[in-house]
Amino acid sequence: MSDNFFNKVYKVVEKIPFGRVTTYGAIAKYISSPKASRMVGWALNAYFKNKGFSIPAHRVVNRFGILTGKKYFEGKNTMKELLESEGIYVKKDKILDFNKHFWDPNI
DNA sequence: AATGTGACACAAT
DNA sequence: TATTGTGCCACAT
Repeated sequence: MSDNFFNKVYKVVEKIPFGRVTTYGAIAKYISSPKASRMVGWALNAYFKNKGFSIPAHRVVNRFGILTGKKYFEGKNTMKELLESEGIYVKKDKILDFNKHFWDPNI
């Protein structure tokens, strides 16, 4: 299978444990392209179109714990609701105790 | 091949 | 962590 950038992103996101979150930057770094954080978001968007909610993209936020991608989650459940259902509380599009929920792909 | 683009990150302010 | 500006990379067209 491919070593595509997108594919790597896909695989990492898939591994994010329940109730945990990570950042675009962390993922980018993990796949050896620390500066390609923007692409991570784009990759998710691309897969999103093809596979819908098949990956927990709601567990990926920017490095401040802000739900920058919530606009792409418009549906029955907002990104916020999905996260709160996992015990991650969100206030004004920002994750509370973000570093407590942060998950590093290297682990 | 060149240009546009984006769910970011970082430094400076 | 607000805002603004710049850098950055890989994909789509």
